Amino acid sequence: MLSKKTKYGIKALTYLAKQKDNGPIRIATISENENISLKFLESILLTLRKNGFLGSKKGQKGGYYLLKEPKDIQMTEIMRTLEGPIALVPCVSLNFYEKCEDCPDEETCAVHALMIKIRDNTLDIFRNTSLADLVK
Amino acid sequence: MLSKKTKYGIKALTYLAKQKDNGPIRIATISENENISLKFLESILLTLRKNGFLGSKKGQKGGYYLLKEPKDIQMTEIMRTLEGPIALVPCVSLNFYEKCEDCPDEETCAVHALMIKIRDNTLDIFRNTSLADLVK
DNA sequence: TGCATACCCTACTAAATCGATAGGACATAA
DNA sequence: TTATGTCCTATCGATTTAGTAGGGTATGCA
Repeated sequence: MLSKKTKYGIKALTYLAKQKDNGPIRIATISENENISLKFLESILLTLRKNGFLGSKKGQKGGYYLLKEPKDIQMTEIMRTLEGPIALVPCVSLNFYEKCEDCPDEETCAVHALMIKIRDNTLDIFRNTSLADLVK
Repeated sequence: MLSKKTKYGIKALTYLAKQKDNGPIRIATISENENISLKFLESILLTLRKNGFLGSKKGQKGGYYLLKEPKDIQMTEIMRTLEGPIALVPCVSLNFYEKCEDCPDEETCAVHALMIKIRDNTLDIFRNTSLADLVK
């Protein structure tokens, strides 16, 4: 299950993508339009900024804005930043790999092989979806 | 991310599938062979029995056994029983649907459409994978 | 009959994660 | 200089996770 953090983050990014020619957008504006708790959203936008998705401007007329074109922002990047691993088990994760303690041999693990399939399929979708696709 | 409960449950089921002609298998045997905490495994097998996957026999020579042929047990059933929804958000779940509070209209929600894609792809794999496939 | 074995079942718990909230510091436009 | 934003750390209640404890009950065997 996707965390609210990720869900809200994606919604905020699509909102910013739609408004990308209108200068910085205030957190409060996004919060009101997308029905997201203001302070929670604040922390989400902060991590998106720290990870290179957003720029910000303080003070009056301040707010957040996208640093890249929506079409150049892949869903894989967003997911990994907000949600973490895309894989369902750490032992098949490309970016967050961890060995299973209970598993003596990954090659013969039935779960392992199945989860690689799921991962590759999901990855394929995320790789071929950009923020621009979500706005449509 | 898959819970350990689900992961262990799948491993236990595949173990039982491999041993399906050897009569009831003790929890302890599975626990030792698959490196799963005995008491935790016990509770998992209990829910698998209550949901119609396993039969059991008490006392000496007792243990658990599959009630159906491995080829007739779909991954979708296992996942829904142990993990719950297959979808990443409740608003696209077929069996565990819930409306999003923040979303005025599902049709125009960018996250919604994407998550349906992911769900259908994952579902397709789980539907076309049986316990027998995992044993191979 | 008695006993060891194995599942049955409820309750509890430590730790982690989630979804926020609080509140002050700092920067900027007017 | 002041109102309006973001910045950032700290905290918190609720829920979930991954077990653990411990007694109850049925069964096979000597």
